[in-house]
Amino acid sequence: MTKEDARDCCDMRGMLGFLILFLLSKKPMHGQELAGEIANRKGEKKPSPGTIYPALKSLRESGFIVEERDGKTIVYSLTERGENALKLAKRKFVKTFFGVFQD
Amino acid sequence: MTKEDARDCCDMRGMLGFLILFLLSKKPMHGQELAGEIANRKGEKKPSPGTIYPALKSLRESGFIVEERDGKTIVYSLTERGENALKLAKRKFVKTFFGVFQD
DNA sequence: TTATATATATCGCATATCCAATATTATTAT
DNA sequence: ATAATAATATTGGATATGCGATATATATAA
Repeated sequence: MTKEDARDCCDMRGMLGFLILFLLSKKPMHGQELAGEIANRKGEKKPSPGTIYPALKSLRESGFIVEERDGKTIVYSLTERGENALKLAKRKFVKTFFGVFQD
Repeated sequence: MTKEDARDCCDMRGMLGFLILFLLSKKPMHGQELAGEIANRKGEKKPSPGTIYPALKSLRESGFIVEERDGKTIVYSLTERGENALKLAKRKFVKTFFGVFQD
C-alpha cells in the first residue's frame, strides 16, 4: 500500500475554496500563512501561488472575503456573506461526510 | 444568501471516489442504491449513470472494490486493498478538515 | 538609492471531474 | 418468446481545478 493509493480516492480536488473559507473563519491570515496551514493539514507541500491567489480572488469576487493590506502582506478575512456561505457549506459537508470522523 | 452560495465554496467536486469508498465500507451496495445514498447525504438529485459507473469502474481498476452480480444488480464491496486505501484517505481527510465538525 | 527578499498576481495549460445522452445487459411479466 | 422495466456501461464534451512559470509590488537592508 503506497501513499499514492490514498490520493487516488481522496485528493480533495475541489475542496480548496471551502478549506480556505473555513481556515480564515478561524483566524484571518495572509496568503502564505494560509498556504502553510493548508500544507500542514494535508501533509503536502504548500499550494503554489498559481493555486492560492486565484482561489482567494475567486472568493473575494464572490464577496466571501475581504483583503486588508498589512505591511508586506495582505490579510484575508471573512465577510458576513462569507460567514453565511460557510455555515451552509459546513452543514452540507457534515451531512455528506457524517460518520467519516468516527472510529 | 442563496443556495448557490454554498455550492460556490463547497461543491465537493473530487470527493466522489472517497465518498463511495466510505459508503461501501459501511455496507456493500449496488450502484443505484449507492447513488441514492449520495443524493440523500448531499441533498441533491442522484448522480447520473455517467457519474457513478465510471467512478465505480475506476475504483475497481485501482483494486479498491470488487463486483458481485446479485440478480438484477451488482453489489460492490471493498477489497482489503480498498480498506487500506480508505484508512489512509480517512486519516488525511480528518487531519485536513479537523475542526469543521465542531460548533 | 539600489539591491534583495518576500508576498502577491496573472497567464496558459494539462488534467480531472461530472453530466447528458445513448447503448447494453439482465430480470420479470405477459 | 416478447415486451417492459430497471440496472449497468460507455462515450463525448463542457467545465473546473490546480500547477508551473513568470511578472509585479512592497518592504527591508545595504
